[in-house]
Amino acid sequence: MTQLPTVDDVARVANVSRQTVSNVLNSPGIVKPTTRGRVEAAIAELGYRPHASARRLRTRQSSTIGVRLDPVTNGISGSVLDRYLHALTEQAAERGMRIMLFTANDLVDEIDQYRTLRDGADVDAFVVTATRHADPRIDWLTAERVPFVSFGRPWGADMDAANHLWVDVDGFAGHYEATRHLIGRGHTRIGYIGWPAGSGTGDERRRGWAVAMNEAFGLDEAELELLTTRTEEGVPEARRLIETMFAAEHDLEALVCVSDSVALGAMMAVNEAGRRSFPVIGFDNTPVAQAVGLSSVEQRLDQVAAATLELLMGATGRRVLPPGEKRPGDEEGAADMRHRLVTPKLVVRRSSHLAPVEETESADAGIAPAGRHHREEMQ
Amino acid sequence: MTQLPTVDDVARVANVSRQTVSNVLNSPGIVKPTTRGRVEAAIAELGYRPHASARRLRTRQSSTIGVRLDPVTNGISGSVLDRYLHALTEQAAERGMRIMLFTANDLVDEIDQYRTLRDGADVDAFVVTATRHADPRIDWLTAERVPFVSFGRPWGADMDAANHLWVDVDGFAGHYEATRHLIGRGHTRIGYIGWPAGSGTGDERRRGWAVAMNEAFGLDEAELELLTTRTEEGVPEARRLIETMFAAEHDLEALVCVSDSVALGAMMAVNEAGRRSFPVIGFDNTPVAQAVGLSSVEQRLDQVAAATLELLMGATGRRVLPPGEKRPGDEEGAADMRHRLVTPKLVVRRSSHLAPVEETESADAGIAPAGRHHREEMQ
DNA sequence: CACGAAAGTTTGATCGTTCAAATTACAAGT
DNA sequence: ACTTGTAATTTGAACGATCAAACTTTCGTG
Repeated sequence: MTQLPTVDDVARVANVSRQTVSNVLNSPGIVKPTTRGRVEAAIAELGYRPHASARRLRTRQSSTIGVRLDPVTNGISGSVLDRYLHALTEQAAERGMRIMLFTANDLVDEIDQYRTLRDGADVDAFVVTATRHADPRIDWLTAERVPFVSFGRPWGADMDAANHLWVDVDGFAGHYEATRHLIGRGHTRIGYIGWPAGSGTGDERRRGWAVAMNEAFGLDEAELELLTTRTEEGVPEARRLIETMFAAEHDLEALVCVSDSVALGAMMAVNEAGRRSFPVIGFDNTPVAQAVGLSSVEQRLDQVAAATLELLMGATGRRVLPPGEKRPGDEEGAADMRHRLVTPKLVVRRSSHLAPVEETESADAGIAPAGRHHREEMQ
Repeated sequence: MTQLPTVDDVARVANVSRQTVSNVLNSPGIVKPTTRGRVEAAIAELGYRPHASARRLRTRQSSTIGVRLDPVTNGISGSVLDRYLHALTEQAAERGMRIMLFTANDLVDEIDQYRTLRDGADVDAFVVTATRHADPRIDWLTAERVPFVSFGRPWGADMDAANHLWVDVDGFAGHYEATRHLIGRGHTRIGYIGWPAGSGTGDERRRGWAVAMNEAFGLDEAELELLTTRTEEGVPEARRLIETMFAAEHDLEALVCVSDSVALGAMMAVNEAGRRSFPVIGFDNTPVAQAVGLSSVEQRLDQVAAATLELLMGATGRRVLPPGEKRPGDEEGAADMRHRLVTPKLVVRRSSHLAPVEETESADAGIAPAGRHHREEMQ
């Protein structure tokens, strides 16, 4: 192996100039078909591949998106970021982009990383996850005009800030659908287990349940509050809670839970209490939910990933758009396309009890990851 | 914001030459301390950061490691790769390296990706996961002399191939310890639920159980086989299996399971059968195991990540070593340092039954991810 | 004090690509 | 044939860093 071929080598073989080769690669439209054919043949013959770093140096673009891995593994719902990452990597590749990972210990450190990656021309844009209220990272990125999208709404006044692009899953719609499903099956006393009030995500999910309950049975907020309990995330916590809940509310018929962890705890407690046919619905459709047959609301992370890239690069673009730019692909007056809410989908399983071994879930076959096969395991 | 500062700008301010600035950055040792101080001051003053792509172009190194995300989400054990990725990203950063992700649809496609990434000088090395028997990727990487490490042994004749670096978790040791633990608690009839024979990983784990049982009770392979059942991965599968198993083997006292999925299935079946105090131990220590209080064998993925980087870059190096090179840090005749087996660790929980709400696991506080807090969830 | 070696610093060239401007080829219109 | 305009192609320069070699300073030694 002597040396990797360069544009010059290709040019020599195809009997054209450097730049023409470059054009064939980057704007094939402006090269005469005959010539293009010759160049493409030469490329194939030599097995030429562009040197990514040289291109980046010249164009000042890295074709890379930076994603920070959260510092803590995320319990039972950890696979959410995992699946998002996967979808993002896959779809980014289709647009010629790559995903680069990094970690940070705290928000200050994270901003420092942003700066290094940006200045080093390592990445063109960032995806920010786990956004907080009044997030300093958002402020920095906005002020520096670094392109970014957050997965998660900025819960606060700045929710509609023109230059903050975000994608999120519509938790409201998810639990609205879940609750409608239960109502449709004839249940009326449907409880809710949520996180402590104040978490935007949690509140929004509960609102889905609340609105559905109100529409169906005209319950007011006070009555709804009686059907609600709140707990920190975690299976054992939820379990204890449900036990006390059962003691108090004897006529409960079903539960909608803010997460699969909580739902799993609930399910175990329900089972323990010997109550059969007691539906429990979670959120996230984690592998555990699938494993134990828990109904859950599936975040469609491929759609979230697609939306992320659309916001960053336009509908079909192959490069990151400068922030605050009018985005091509935004047809006419199409509302402001600065954020996307992805509607999740209820996956129904027989989650009423742990007991019966359930039939294989043929109904789920179409749903993205739920229908996929388990693989043996990384080996 | 006019323009990002370059080495030349720093040089001008510090009143030295380009190259001296470069030296301060890359080999501070050869620069006179006085000068170095001046340069560092200038760097700080201007907020200079090296342009990664320019450096890469010149040095032909990317300081980036490519990792392929598996095409299928991995059920309940999906978090294993996730946690490995995290540890790898973190530790790579400490050595000035980055992690880049990519996906591929099949092995051929994956090799094509390798080629593009390598030729484009996008990555210096690869981490290969989910290795198969007689893996074409390994052959290609070896033939092309591309540095790589596989997470997972090459189960086959080439296990000791000199130029194939690999890291793996010692499944044997894991289930040996698990079984010893059960024996120590007085159990004698300990069953094993494994994967179908032939999967290297699965066979190795079972061997840990088998050896422990043989040492303690002198059982021969025929007798061990009677205590073994095999199933495909998956909770419902395992559950059905255990039910039939109970019918046949009435004196079973405990179970060691090849994975957490299988263990969860077993646990549910056990619970269903109304058997209390029936210990079940899994493998992977997934979040689910923690959530439902299942004992499991924890892969120490931070150690796996550390070993990965050591093989790739030497004990403390900051760049990827050419494959087949004698690796600095290999003290004297220290056996061949071309692979590492990381010993996993048993995490004991009250996994005998689903019933009692367990006390918080203070005992686990020291164990890496098991002791960490759940976070609310990505929002 | 002069000499040579080592330490410290600078200079010119280069990595492989794309940009911007210049050049040539080709077609249509008078 | 001759301009004129557009399409197609080529040329020189630049992106920001490091390498290799040349140069200058410092220091130890006979």
